[in-house]
Amino acid sequence: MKDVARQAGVSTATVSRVLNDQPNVKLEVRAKVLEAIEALKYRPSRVARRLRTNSTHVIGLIISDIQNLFFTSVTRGIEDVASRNGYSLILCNTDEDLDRERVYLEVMHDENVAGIILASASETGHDPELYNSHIPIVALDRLIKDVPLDTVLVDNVGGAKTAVTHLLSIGHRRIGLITGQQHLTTGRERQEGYEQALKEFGLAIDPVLIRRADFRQVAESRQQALELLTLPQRPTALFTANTMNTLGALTAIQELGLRIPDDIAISTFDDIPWASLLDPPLTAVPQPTYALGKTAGEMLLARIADPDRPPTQIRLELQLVVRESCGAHRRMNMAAGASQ
Amino acid sequence: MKDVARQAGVSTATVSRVLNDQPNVKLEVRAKVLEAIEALKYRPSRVARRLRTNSTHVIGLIISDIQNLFFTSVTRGIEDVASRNGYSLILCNTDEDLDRERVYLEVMHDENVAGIILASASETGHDPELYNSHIPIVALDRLIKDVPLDTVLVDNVGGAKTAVTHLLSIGHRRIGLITGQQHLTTGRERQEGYEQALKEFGLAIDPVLIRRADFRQVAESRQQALELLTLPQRPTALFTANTMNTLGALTAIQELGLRIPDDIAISTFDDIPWASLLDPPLTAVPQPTYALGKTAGEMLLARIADPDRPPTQIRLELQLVVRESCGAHRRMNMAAGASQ
DNA sequence: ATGAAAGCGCTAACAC
DNA sequence: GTGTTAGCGCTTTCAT
Repeated sequence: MKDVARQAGVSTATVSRVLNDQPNVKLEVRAKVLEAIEALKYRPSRVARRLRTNSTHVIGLIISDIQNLFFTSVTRGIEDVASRNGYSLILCNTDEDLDRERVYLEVMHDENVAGIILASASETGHDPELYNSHIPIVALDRLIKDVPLDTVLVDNVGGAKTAVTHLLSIGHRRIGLITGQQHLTTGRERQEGYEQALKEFGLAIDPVLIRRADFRQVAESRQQALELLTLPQRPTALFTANTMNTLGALTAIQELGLRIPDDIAISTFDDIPWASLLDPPLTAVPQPTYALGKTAGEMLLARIADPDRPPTQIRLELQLVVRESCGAHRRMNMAAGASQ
Repeated sequence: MKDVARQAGVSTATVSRVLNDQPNVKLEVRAKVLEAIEALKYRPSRVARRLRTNSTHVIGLIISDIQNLFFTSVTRGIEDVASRNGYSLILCNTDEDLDRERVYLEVMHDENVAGIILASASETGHDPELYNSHIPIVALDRLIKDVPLDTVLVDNVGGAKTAVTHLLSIGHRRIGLITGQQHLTTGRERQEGYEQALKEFGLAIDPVLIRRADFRQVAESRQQALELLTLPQRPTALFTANTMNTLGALTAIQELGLRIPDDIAISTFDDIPWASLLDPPLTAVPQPTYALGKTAGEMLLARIADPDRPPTQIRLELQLVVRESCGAHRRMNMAAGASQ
């Protein structure tokens, strides 16, 4: 920067003004500075700038499973908003580990990022002080209790209820559930939706039919599905609460040689990728992942711009997608099918 | 930091020494400083530290498609190496756009990261000077020509050759190819492997059978597959060069009502997720994604530790996985099948 | 409209 | 062993 100033015959202060598009720089001086910058291939240091101004354009993103298409798709949404507004992303993967999450939150703080988007590994969260730094935090996909944060979620209860109601409406009365961790909003609320749907049909909740399998673990989900499907009184339908739960269930169904939908119906939360390749295709409640990310990004930018606005919570609505198999598919041999 | 120094009754220099685990600090002084740090909940600023020391523990990762399971799995490998060594990751997604890539390279430079791992959007790369900064760069999965960088790749030619040879060895003589962008090492080399395999069997290369579809685009791949499969002289087998190419091909096969492997055989580079759910399961040459990431991460750390070591290139070997359908699967209706 | 100078939070010579 | 001090590259008063 000094070099640029010397080359242009001005002070570093003027160079800084040009860099930051401030007024009060004569047009010809500005041109001269620009020229010098060009000639010297000068690039300002973001680090120095960040030190001086307390934070520049970096957003920290803390997610719990980078191999989950749900989160990468969300990330894509955030990234687009970020890069469109001149922000870069620091991505961290906690692997659902609360300790790693805490470390990353501290790192983000030490990096002095402009803001954080956090898909927390637990609703319980950490000491409140960790959230009370001057750095804005948006909670993504999962609530954090007792802390008034901006939050963007999907309507887990409603979505699950819709999917289960669909199974009920086509006649199923004994429906198994495979859902994820109870300390996650997603795992808990999707079970809540399942239960609400059953209650509305006047059915009792049978604890035997309610199974839990880590949202990351296909193998665990498979195991739970195997148990459900070998019950003396086998359920006639399954509702699975995320993609891994679904894949595990499909694997189990396959291993047991059951046919969909004749032997067992299935509907799922959180679409499985390339579901259309299946025949009959899977009935699912897909999540608006990209929109989730976009919303979270925009919320964070809004809060950065105005730290004093009241905390907002947004819940995105979900829709059931009932996929019908069409004639062309009929000759194909497919892996799994819809509930109908 | 000043506060800590005051509280502990020492100078900031001593605090710094304690922070950096330097010798020459009396045990009791160290204890006092640690205590003050604790009491004040002091955390050192990574930004200031980075400014002062020219780079701290941050690695920039620039990938071309964050929604591609290949890259997230690689990322996972890098992340593990990074976090185990106290590094954090800045992740950027170029969407195969060379301009975005350039911007991100500059941002990484401005952020003064310790090193960069780059899956470039083109073999041609940028002006050499962009690579000649003092910041180490490791090229990942894709070569960058005319620049002597550390590079970690897979054996694309060998892998493709193996997959195609498998098709040839079970009798196929008319094999269609769907591969990706020619300016990517991966797209080009996998075609090379296809051609080598044919030549070894004394077969001519038929340009009509060689198709290209962007590695990100299932739709494009489907289109190319449709054209291949409706050729007057239809190929009896397909070799697809990555997951999206494969999914497109499977969609086309499904739409045309063809059966695998009776009507059309298929073998693929780059496994498709949950291939085992398919019956007959897909024969594929999966990539050691996690190992790729781990290797890239380790290479970068090695170079950071010793900037003067000569550039290394590592190519990971690949193996064909021929999946057999087993009895239990037979009753399932499945989406797609193996080549055999 | 521009320059001089202070300082963001830290590290590293150098002095004692 | 520990303190003093200069400065990393930038922004931002405060003069002029």
